[in-house]
Amino acid sequence: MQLQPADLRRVSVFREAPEEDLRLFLSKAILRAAEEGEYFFLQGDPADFFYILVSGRAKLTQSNPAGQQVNLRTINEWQMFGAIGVVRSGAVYPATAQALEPSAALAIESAFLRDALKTRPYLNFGLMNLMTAYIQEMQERYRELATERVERRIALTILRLASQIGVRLPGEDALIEIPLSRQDVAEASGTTIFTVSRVLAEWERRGLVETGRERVLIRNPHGLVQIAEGLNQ
Amino acid sequence: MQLQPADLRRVSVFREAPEEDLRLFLSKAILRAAEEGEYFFLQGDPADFFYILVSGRAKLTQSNPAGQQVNLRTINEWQMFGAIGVVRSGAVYPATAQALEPSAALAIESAFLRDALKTRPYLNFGLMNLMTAYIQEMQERYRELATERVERRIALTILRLASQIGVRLPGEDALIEIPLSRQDVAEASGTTIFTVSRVLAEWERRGLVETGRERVLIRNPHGLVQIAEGLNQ
DNA sequence: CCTGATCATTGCGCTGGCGCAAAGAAAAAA
DNA sequence: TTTTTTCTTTGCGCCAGCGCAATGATCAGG
Repeated sequence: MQLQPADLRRVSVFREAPEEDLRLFLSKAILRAAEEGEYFFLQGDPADFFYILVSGRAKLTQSNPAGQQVNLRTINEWQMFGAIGVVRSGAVYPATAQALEPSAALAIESAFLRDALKTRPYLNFGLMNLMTAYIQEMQERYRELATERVERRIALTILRLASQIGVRLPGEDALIEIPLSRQDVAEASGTTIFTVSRVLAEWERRGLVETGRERVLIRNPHGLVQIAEGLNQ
Repeated sequence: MQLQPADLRRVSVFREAPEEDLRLFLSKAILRAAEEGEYFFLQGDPADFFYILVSGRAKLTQSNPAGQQVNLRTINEWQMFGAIGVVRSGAVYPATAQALEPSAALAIESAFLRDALKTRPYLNFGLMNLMTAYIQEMQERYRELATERVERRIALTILRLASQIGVRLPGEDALIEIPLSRQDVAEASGTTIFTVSRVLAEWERRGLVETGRERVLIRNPHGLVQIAEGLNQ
């Protein structure tokens, strides 16, 4: 893959960057590949680099001392991740980034972006926008986890994942495919693979989704939205 | 209360601000008082102002369509809150801010800080630091809610609240008082007042805390930490 | 001091959803 | 192809914690 500076414009933070800045960043970037299951970084590592996913998909997870995981977010192409070290020098990653499929990411030293921020206001704004959006998503998910029942949480999770990493299949209907295992969905909705499996089976019986190994296909998004909003009972 | 510009230095974002900036911000600020239970703003209101709590305590809550609440954070003196509109013009507050006791806050137009950011790099850094810290806290709490049992979650919540809004009592031991109702603790730890009540009663039997109406007193912080870390069994 | 309001406690029953275990299905490796 | 590995499903039992309801404690106001 040969990256052009203008490709970086697909990263929200760099959308309005002048060409020369893009060149500069690209010149400082190292391309790192990761096979499925490999890690870009681990929770607790020094956060000396931030990353931009250029191909594939990844997930950000956090573990408790006992090793149980939760899925904080899924990362799609041209999304930035691991940027904690940009703001706080000497920080460690609070989460682990793992490739969901063969992926590649640009790694740039956090300190470099930190310095660049001082002279480039547009970067500040872009970064804050990212953070703000993420804060809002986390607040919502926190509320959902605290107040909603599993079925609804799974519906909300599936819909969120569909919008973030879903692939719209070519064809008549609004079919959205999500390439995630039951385990991934469970970690993203705060439940167990057993419960996810049971709920998906029930939805399949009702014609809302089609399921397969490491795959969920949404046949009836509207029906899922109804469950997510609790309009079904 | 007569506020001096230098008082604003107690706000983390303004710590390194020059005196003239502080004067400017103070001149743009409106002091708003709120009795216990009153609101500074409601979830869904246009986020045209951001706030700085100058006295009292407040909480940020989010409700789902059914009206169930979760406590996102508690706000102490000299903390900034409701700053979402600074980054995104036209945004609405994603949460409700309610006074826990008679309180007062400075309200400043979001657009004013947004403009100030363009020419004052130190503000950008301060704001991003705040956001980063908050993101990390939310991620942790999300994981806790997803993976930990109630008793542990309540212990983690109590300890967190103690550090955020606890008052260290003058006296021999490490007594920390937290002026919160069972309802508040329940909303902050994602459970019900019944469960909080039962758990606190059990801790009181074990001599870890003393409880009263709208009050929790930590007698043995170390014991609570043990529960929070799961070292007790 | 009384009254009403608010907040907290506790007994009790119940169930959502967890988690084991075993079997099945699909993919990957040999 | 067969074998191995990985992922998924499903039956079953169980219990943590929810939520009602009734009672008790504490506070504010007159």
